[in-house]
Amino acid sequence: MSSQTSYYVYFTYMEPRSLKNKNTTLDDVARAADVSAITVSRAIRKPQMVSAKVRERVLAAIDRLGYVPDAAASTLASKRTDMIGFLVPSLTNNVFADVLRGVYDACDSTPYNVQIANFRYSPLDEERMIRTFLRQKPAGLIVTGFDQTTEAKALLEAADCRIVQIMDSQDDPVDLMIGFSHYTSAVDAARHLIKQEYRRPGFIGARMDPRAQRRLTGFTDVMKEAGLFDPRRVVTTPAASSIGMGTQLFADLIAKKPDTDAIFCNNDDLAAGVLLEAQRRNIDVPEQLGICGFNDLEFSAHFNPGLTSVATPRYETGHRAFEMLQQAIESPDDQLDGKINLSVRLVERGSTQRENSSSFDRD
Amino acid sequence: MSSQTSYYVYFTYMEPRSLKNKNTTLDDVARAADVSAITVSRAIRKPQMVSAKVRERVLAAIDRLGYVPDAAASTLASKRTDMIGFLVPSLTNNVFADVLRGVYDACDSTPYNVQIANFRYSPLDEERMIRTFLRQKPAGLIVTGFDQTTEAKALLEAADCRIVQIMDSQDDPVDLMIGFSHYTSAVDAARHLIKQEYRRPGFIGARMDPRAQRRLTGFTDVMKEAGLFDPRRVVTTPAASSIGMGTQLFADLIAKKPDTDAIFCNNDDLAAGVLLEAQRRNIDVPEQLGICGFNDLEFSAHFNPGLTSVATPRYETGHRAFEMLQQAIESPDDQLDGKINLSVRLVERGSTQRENSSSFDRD
DNA sequence: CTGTTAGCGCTTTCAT
DNA sequence: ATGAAAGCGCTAACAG
Repeated sequence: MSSQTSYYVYFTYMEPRSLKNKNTTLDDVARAADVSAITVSRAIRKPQMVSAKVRERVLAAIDRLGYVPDAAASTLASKRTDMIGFLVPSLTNNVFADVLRGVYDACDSTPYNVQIANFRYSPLDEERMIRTFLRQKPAGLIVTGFDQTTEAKALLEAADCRIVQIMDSQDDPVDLMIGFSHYTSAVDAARHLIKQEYRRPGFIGARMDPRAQRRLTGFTDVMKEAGLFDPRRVVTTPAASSIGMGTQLFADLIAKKPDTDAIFCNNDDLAAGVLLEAQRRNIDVPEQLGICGFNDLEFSAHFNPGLTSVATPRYETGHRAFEMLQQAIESPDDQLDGKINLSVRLVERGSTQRENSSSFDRD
Repeated sequence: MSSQTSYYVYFTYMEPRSLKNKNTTLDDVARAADVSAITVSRAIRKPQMVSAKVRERVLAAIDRLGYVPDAAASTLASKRTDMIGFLVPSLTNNVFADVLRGVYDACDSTPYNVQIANFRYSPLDEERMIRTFLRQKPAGLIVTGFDQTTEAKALLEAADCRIVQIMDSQDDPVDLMIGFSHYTSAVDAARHLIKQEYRRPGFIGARMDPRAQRRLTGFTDVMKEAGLFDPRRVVTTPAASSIGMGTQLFADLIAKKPDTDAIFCNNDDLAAGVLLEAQRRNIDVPEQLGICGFNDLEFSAHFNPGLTSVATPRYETGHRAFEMLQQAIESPDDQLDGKINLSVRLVERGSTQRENSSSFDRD
């Protein structure tokens, strides 16, 4: 016996998954449900236009065949998508995570779909990603700030969709805008330090993007006006912000100017780093050293002492940005306040709350 | 002249932008450059296939007309995109931000394009977003974990693209996998606490997603085995993790079981909250209370004392996930280790480093 | 190196 | 309420 032949040998050859599923199309479903393609299309997109009976049959067929509509074909035919593109410079800090929460919350219960692209503070990547989004014919775009490349700006200007610029403030947005002034924010913080009788204030900043730069300018202007500006008390780095970077920049600053008595930190991560390092060095905060951060992240309230910071309306920005966009898309003829300036709020906490501020003389 | 800063509210009526730009097509460019459409297409996608002279003419025309290729038409015609979809449950904590950095870094210098979708720990949203991605014919998908809805799993199984599941470990991934065991991680942490002679350890956790749940199981199993398990020392909440939530859960735990002498925190945010609250209450860490976190985020090393934590390979996971995906897409026939188990590392710091651990008796 | 032809899978428009 | 026809703008395949 045993003229055994190969047909008992099973090779469990796993075919590449990319060959699976020879694309079920609308036509396949139509045939299976014994209707025309357009009816299937309607059953999906406009159920009320189709009789209950047919709809049911179609839906069953869709299920049975595992049909997944082809977005490209749909977009090509209809010239529209439900996609909102959101360009962020970073996802590593919680700043944009909060904005994003606002966007998502507003997007819930709408037919839109948010897609995020992270350009990591690289204007060139940003430009590329704007291109990528635009090629997809988004319903709208949310972009961060006003500091795109010339090319990118031209793309946005020419774009065939509504655009909202967020997280900064300027006179002539491409289209819509919601944000706040970084300059003014820093002015508030700087004045607060002066009011607390700090007389040798410094500034530390990492990842000095254009908005951070404007904050530095705000700080500098106030200090100059008060005759308290010393450029050697300004320490920045192009590297990314982090708590560790805060301790480092603080060490640098103190090494150069040991008598520095207050620091405006470009963000709360740095401020936290300064606080922790100050504690390690037994420097009394706020008596010997005042610390002010920026953004008022969740953790800032929980340190001992709490970190004074400038609270930025991140969630609100995201939420309202989406709402503006939606309104602009759906009712382009309605009057719409397309330029919104939110206000920031200085949150004073222990890190700048001197017991007896007048006991410290200037120089 | 010198009016102080005051906020103007600008009501500026803007004409709808959606009517701009009556779509320049490949044909328009072709006509302008006096070549055929396919030549324009090639000049863009495969420049070396076109003579320098023609290429130049075409590129000039593209520039002049402000032509933007239509992704939908391209996708429909070629049946492919360069898009990698990445589904994350959250962007609020730095965990996925780190993974994302890895993905982006690996994606640089490839022709691919990463798109993120945040399903905010909602399996239903996740399912919807998987659908959205799939409709776009992505080149590949990166999904978080194994705990999708049945429907979503079926979609992934049937998907016509390569898929890599990350951040967890299991025997039968849909396709590719790279992650680590949450159970084992927690076992390591729990054993460490016992080794440090903590005898009344508790657990706090927020947002108990399936992976967090597995960590709790790991902790529980070890403690039971050591005869140290007390369910009343386990406090969890479905709410989101944060430092503030850490202080709160700690307060709850201590209220119920004041003699708790160590806490395994479900993540570093909670651990930081516990530490700060302990300091506020003048509880000595690590002598009276040991604290162990999870993830080893950047800030954990910088506290005083530093936070003991379980370092998870987030960046590496993202980086290698992308690489696996790319290899699987581009060389589906090559042998490829499609199931990678990364190891975690317990980082012992001051928060569990007792001076003299044996001086503390059990009960 | 460049062009011609024929769709990709869907939706729009116009009938019925 | 359902269907037929005609593309949307691009690229693959095959010439030349």
